[in-house]
Amino acid sequence: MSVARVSRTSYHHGNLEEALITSAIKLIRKHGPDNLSLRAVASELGVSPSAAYHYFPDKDSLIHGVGDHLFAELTQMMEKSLEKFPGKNIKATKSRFREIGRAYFTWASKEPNLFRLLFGGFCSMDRGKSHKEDSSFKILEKTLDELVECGAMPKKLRPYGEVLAWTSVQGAVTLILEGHLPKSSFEDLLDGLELALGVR
Amino acid sequence: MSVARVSRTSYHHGNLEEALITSAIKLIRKHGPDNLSLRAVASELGVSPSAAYHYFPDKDSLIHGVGDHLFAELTQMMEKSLEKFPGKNIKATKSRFREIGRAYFTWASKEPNLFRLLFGGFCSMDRGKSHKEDSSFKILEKTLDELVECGAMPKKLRPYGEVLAWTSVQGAVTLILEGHLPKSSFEDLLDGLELALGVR
DNA sequence: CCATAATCTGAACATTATTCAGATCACTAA
DNA sequence: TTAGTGATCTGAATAATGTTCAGATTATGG
Repeated sequence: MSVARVSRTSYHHGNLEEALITSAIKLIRKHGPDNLSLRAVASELGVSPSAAYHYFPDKDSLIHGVGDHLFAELTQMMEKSLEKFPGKNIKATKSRFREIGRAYFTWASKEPNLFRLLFGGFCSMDRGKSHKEDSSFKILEKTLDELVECGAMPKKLRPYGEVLAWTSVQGAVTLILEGHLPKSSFEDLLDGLELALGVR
Repeated sequence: MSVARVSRTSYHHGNLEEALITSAIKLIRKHGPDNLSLRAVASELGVSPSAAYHYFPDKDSLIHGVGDHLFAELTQMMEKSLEKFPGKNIKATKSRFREIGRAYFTWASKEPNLFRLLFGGFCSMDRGKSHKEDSSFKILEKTLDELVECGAMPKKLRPYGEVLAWTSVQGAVTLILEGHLPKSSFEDLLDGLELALGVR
């Protein structure tokens, strides 16, 4: 795969570490995580292939860097999506619950290769760090609490809320992306999830 | 990566196509789907690298062959796991429902790299072929029908059963494999799934 | 302004996927 | 049995890749 070399004014790039990640994201988006080439990334930035090794010990490390960047971006995007439905009333709270899943699905649909990078075994999480610390998990927790608070969801079903909602949305996105379920299944899933969790 | 060459008696291998798949599975299991080397596969079989091109037009094609093989194996494994709980009574039927998910999870835990091959974007399904034709989907459908028949699950929740059960198990396995959820979450999920689907 | 450290280059090496001309073998027809 | 034909596999070649390292270039602090 040949990539056009980009010219550069100074010998030093200035912000190569960040540029490498940005460029890698661009190429992974286009060619998939398993087809990322370090040389192509360097070439895009008009930099020699070995320059990258000053910031990342190897290709895997760069990919992990990309993963961290994307996880943060994904969480931020989910937080922002909630702002569309402010308020403590039942309707708004239910909308927020749906919107979390939808935002996740929409992002993954637009960026299937980036989603694959995050969950296809290219960057596994550090063991020992609990998922409770995960910001996106906290968002879901909070929204479920609010559902119970405003009486839109029975307390009895609350304890299983996070895991059931999180896993089913994750699974639906995966299966739809890989062609095992039609896109239309996603709204069906949200319907079923609400019904099963007693959200009404 | 250097692999020991295996000797061969005859010039013709005899069953190279199948052997290539078997050998590829072995290496993917060990080194992950993104680290499969055609040359290593050939070397394992004591065959020249170019021999593979008589059966597969390229590496991707071999990987797809592996995927088909594994999907069939996975379905067969799930079917067999149901035989452990025969009978139409409530207890047996509920056990079968749980066992489908558990068998899936157990397989993925033992073979994380093979699971990643199947759902990490390495072999997407042919569009146009509906998931209804999928054998593993049919197994789940049948088991859910049996749950309703024996009165262990309300009819009202039945329509969402497949998608909810399938996606949540799929998602749980993915998230646990990539370190976003602890292993113990899986049994929690099954509990929650049963509670939410009204299985009792 | 100089010395030192940070940053980047260039050339090298081993490994990879892929191609293709030709060697080897199995099998059929005479 | 034997010649020939097509299937099967080899060997060598090419282009691309990750990675290393000695050295060139530049920024920076005294």
